[in-house]
Amino acid sequence: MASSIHDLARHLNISIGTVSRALNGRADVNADTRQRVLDAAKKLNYSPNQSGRSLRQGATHSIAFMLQPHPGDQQYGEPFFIPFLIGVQGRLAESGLDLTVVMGAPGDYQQERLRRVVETRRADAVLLAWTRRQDERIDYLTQVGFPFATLGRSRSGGKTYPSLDLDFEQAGSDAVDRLVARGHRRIAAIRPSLNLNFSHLFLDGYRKALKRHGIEVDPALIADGFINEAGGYQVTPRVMLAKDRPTAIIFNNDAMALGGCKALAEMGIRPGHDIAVTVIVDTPLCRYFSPALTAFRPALEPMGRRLAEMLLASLPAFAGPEGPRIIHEVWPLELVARDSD
Amino acid sequence: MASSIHDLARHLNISIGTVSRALNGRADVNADTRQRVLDAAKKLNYSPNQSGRSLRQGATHSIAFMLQPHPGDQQYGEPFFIPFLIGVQGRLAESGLDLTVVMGAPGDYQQERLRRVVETRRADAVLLAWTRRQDERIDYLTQVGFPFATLGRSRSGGKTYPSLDLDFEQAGSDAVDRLVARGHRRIAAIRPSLNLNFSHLFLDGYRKALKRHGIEVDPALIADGFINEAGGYQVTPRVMLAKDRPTAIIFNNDAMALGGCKALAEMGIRPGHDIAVTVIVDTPLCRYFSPALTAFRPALEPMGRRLAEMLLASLPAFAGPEGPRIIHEVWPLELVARDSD
DNA sequence: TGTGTTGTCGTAAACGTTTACGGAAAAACG
DNA sequence: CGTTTTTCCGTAAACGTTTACGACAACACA
Repeated sequence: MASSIHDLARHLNISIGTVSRALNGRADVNADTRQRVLDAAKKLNYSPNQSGRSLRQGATHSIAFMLQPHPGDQQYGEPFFIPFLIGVQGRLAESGLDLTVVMGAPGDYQQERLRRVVETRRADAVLLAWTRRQDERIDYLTQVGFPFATLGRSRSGGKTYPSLDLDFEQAGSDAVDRLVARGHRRIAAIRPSLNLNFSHLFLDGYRKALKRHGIEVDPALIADGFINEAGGYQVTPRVMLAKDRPTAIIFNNDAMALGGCKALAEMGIRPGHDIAVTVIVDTPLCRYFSPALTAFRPALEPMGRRLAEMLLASLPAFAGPEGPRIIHEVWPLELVARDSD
Repeated sequence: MASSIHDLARHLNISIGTVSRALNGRADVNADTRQRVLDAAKKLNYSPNQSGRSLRQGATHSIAFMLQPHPGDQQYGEPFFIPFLIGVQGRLAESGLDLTVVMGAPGDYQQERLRRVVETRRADAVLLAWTRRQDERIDYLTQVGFPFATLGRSRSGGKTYPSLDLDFEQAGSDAVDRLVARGHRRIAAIRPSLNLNFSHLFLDGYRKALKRHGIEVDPALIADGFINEAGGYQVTPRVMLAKDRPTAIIFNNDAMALGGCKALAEMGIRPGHDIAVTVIVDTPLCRYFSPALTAFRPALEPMGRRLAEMLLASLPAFAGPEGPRIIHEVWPLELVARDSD
């Protein structure tokens, strides 16, 4: 059915070794025969069998991205990841690598599926997202010595792997600064209840900024919830019922913001009028919500490209002449002022 | 580094053939040695090299899902697909198959990437979504004889592949029925401008229902736009400026509905008060929007399971004793009445 | 005891590549 | 013209599996 390198060789009456060398652009093959091989390959619609290549080379030429569900949640934060993955994919393609995203059912925090990818050697490296403070996936990968890079920082595994993160601390701080400058002093923060690292960073920035402005941090204005619409909906009333009602809310997640605004609407509180609403990671949702939500926007696609780049730079097979490098970067979020604050 | 079947054999002092047979549960191996092999496999943390297996068996044990971007759009309709893919993944795992979703940058309608998956034999079969009326991907796959199944129908390729679709025609019709029953006669329809099959089906249902009620179809009330928030935002004013202003709008997509509601808000028109809004495919967005949007909800995860099931049933290697079967199914959408109409 | 059957296992080929090695011919050099 | 170098190509092994085939022992049966 599909033509193999043997078919090409037979067709051209040369050896398979020569065919392979011609195809792979090696130097020791006559320019003429190389051309004939390439022509024949096109004519016979040849393309190399990945299993064969992988087996021989010990490399699959593909990078796995673990799409990470949260326990009890159907949410994967897709509006966030898709542009990011487009960037990753673009950069990988330039180096002849495929991106395959492996999915799991929610609930197992992916550990099992990660093992499976690693152990059956389905990918040459893996990309992790939504890192936690203590992240067992990172522990596992460093322990078995499997190459990886992360979107987001973690305390696990030391500084032995490339990582790219957004500056959630700065964003949290900037959000507070902006609200304070606009006269707010009662500012609530709503964030995911999971041990996600960015959630901690956000809260750190929030706290520090408040202190800087001489505003005491009121625990009644900080709430955790599921990282989805339901979570925001459920938790927002809690901060609104605080003794001294907040005049502003910062949501650490767009889905939570949507749910939260729903809750506010039911209480007759209008974002942009009766309360200021800021969300930390911008998505199309924020822009088209009414009122449009002021949000902090990441450069997702460039981030994807860059993290892929950084991952490659850490792999001996793809690193430049100076050898593999472990790079860490933290990218800023850009404020997009809209109508909700 | 990673242990191979040879390591196991050496460690147990038996041949690799026996080890392989033991691992694969074949009959002709002593129960005792089988147990020893399994124990050793666990102890040495053995798991088979996929490339080796694939090469020998001519099967990769993985199914590819093409995540299909739209030209000029970063939207993949993810909130829709993720639960669906969870279902697919769950069913495939039961048969020892992996699901890998392959992504492409927007703009090429995936034809190139599809070729790549097929030609390098990275998957045993592929799952297509967002089928078009004439779908070159389907043409290609049928032509080269690569197994696949589709979420959504198409006119391409005949009835030679399994397909599962939602009954968009019925939903379009039901939506109109409901609105007419509530006294509306000027009902607009907003749908994606691409040649997506479900978009045609929806409009068919919409048209037929109107005619059934003796209402003439007004082209000024039908608009196409990009299948994202921007598209809805851009196109909705168009139908609102029709001579005889519509009192209801049916959106064929949740993102378009969001953008459309934004446009309505800017015109001072409130869904649920000044206009009735219905959306055809329900997502969490619809539920948590204010007002909550009346929508038609698909059973995404069961659909995923079922389509995986149907794909497997069509593959000789996985079909039951009666041999491969090509199954077609159309599933209903369930009305979720909320506050927007 | 001879023959057939069954249970268990080893041998070796095969899947489609890549690549180290060596050899023959051509080219370059003295 | 002889020697060395270069250019090009074929040979064969290797990657980790699976599996057809045959071998051998144990056992059953006549």
